[in-house]
Formats: sequence, C-alpha cells, structure tokens
Amino acid sequence: MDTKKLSFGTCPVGRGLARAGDAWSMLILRDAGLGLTRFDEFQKSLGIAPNILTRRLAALTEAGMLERRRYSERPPRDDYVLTAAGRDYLPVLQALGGWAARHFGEGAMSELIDTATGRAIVPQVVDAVTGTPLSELSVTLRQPKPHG
Amino acid sequence: MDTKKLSFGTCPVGRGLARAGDAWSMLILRDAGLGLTRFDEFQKSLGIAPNILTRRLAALTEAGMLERRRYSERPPRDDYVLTAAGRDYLPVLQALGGWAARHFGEGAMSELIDTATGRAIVPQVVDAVTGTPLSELSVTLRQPKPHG
DNA sequence: TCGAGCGACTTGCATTTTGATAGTGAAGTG
DNA sequence: CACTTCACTATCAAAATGCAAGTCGCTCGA
Repeated sequence: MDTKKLSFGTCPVGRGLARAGDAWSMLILRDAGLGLTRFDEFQKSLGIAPNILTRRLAALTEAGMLERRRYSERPPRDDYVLTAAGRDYLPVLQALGGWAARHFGEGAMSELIDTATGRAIVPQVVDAVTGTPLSELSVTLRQPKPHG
Repeated sequence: MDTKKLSFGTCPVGRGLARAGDAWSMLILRDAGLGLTRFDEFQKSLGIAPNILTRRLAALTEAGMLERRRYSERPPRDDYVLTAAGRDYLPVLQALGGWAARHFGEGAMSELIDTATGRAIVPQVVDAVTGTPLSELSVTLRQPKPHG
C-alpha cells in the first residue's frame, strides 16, 4: 500500500491510516485500551499468529502508539502500554463501534460502559466548536496553501 | 484475517472492521464522501491498481457501503454512490483525521470545512447522551448476556 | 541438578493477497 | 476508420499472512 507516501500526504485521514490502517493494529489498540499489555494476552484474545503479532507490535511501537516497557529484569520481560497518541486513538475506534452497532448490530453485542456511572455510552462524532453532529453537516476538504 | 468470524463476533469494533477494515476501503469511502463516483476517478485519485480497485468496490458494495448504479445505458456504465450506512461512516473517518491532525499534523495539511459556514471543523467523539468527550471518560466493554 | 514450564518471541515454509503492467470490449469522436 | 474513453479482466511477480515447530533466558519443584 505504500504507507510512506500516505503518511506524508496532506490528507489527515491518509496520515492516520498510515499509522493504524489495518485491522490487526486496530484490534490490538482496542485490547490495549481494555487493559491488555502482554504478548500472550494479545495472542489469546485475538487468535493472531505470533510472528504477525510481533510485527504489529513493533510497527505500533515505531509509530508512537504503543510504548515497550520492561516490567521484569530477571527474567527479562517487556510489555506494551498505550502512549498518549494511542489512548487518544481509542475514541476513533469507539466511533467505529458505534457506527457498526447502528448498522450491523443484529444479535448479541457488547456495550460500551462508562465505568464512573455504569451507564451505556453512545459514541457520536461532533464538531468540537459548535457541538453539531458531523452527520448533519455537509463538508469539504480544503487543500493547504501550495507554499505558505 | 478471517473477517467472517469478526463480522459475527459480539464486539462492535470487530464488526465494523469486518466491513471496512483496510486502508484502501477507507480511502475509497473518503473519496466517495468528497463526491467521487466513477471507477477512473477513484483510480486517478488513489493511484490504486485497477484489479485491486475492482475488488474493493465489489467488497464495499457487497458490504452495503456503496451502491452500484447504472448511469448510462449506451454505452453501459455504472458508478458507485454511498448508501446510508456508507454516508454514516464518514464521521468515523473524520474522527480519524482529527486524531491524526492532533498527533501527526506537521507540515501542510488539508482542513475539514463546513460548506454551510465556510468554517473549519474540529472532529471530536462524544457520548451522544451527555455530550462528554470520550477521551475524558474511562470505559469498559460489557459482554452481552450469554443467552437472553 | 534435572527436567518441566513459562513468556516472548524466531524460523521455515505453504498459502493468500497485493500490485504492476498489459490487454479487452463496447461505444463514442474526428 | 483510426483513436480515445471507460470499466474492467488476465497474467504473473512480490509481499504479507498464517500455521507449526523451535529457541532462549529464566524459574521452580523434585
């Protein structure tokens, strides 16, 4: 897919996809948001092959989404925790989950719960300035100035 | 990746990824949201190989994100427009773009503009019930009842 | 001290998917 | 009637994925 070209493009969607644009990476970040940190926790949760998991963890670490942390010196053991950018990515996944629940939510589904209140959360994307849901706006992309 | 298993799982994120969980699909949907409809428009915009584009368009149509529409009988020509589910997916991409702009937004970047007011939009994911940004909440997934 | 086991991988190899390039076919254009 | 457009399909090489098995450092129990 040539993610290098994407990651230097001017479209923010493209740049985002260059960092976390495949399903395994997103599922790993989802699980990291739910508190998983260790290699074999991810492996069991996702059913992913270990070589693939190694590569994805390395890529996410390289991309600044996860941080590798030594949690035991003897034996040497590392685990993976979300960086600030990684934590900030979780709402995007939750928006994706909200969309899927609206359109493909037949049958039993997990629900997103606010741990403070115990209530179910309904994710929605809004404009932070006006609070208007983006689904109600018509939008365009404005290209950056050619050389400013 | 066995997207079939994912698409019947109970996690909404997984179900969402089963429908649009790869970078090409997301970029096609982005472009469809910007008004592109025709095969060669997508091809030129994305620089994607035609065989891959054919497959992605078929998959997105199959998944209910795009609809294939005959716009000319002679010569026979089809184009692709967003379904309701496809349009509703765009805010997810915009949330992704907002995230990328916050964390990887060095250099010239395109901006999201409200066509009604001409003002820049800052996408943010909130809880639709309370309006609280999800980045300020701590959340869990609650599993569905085993047999209810 | 021997062997089993754990955690986090690595290696090897078959399968699958992707991608570049070239070609096809129907129809319109000069 | 040659040329071009549009929307693909075909071919084949290259890359990614996936499974199984093996490795390495270490701990623990007999």
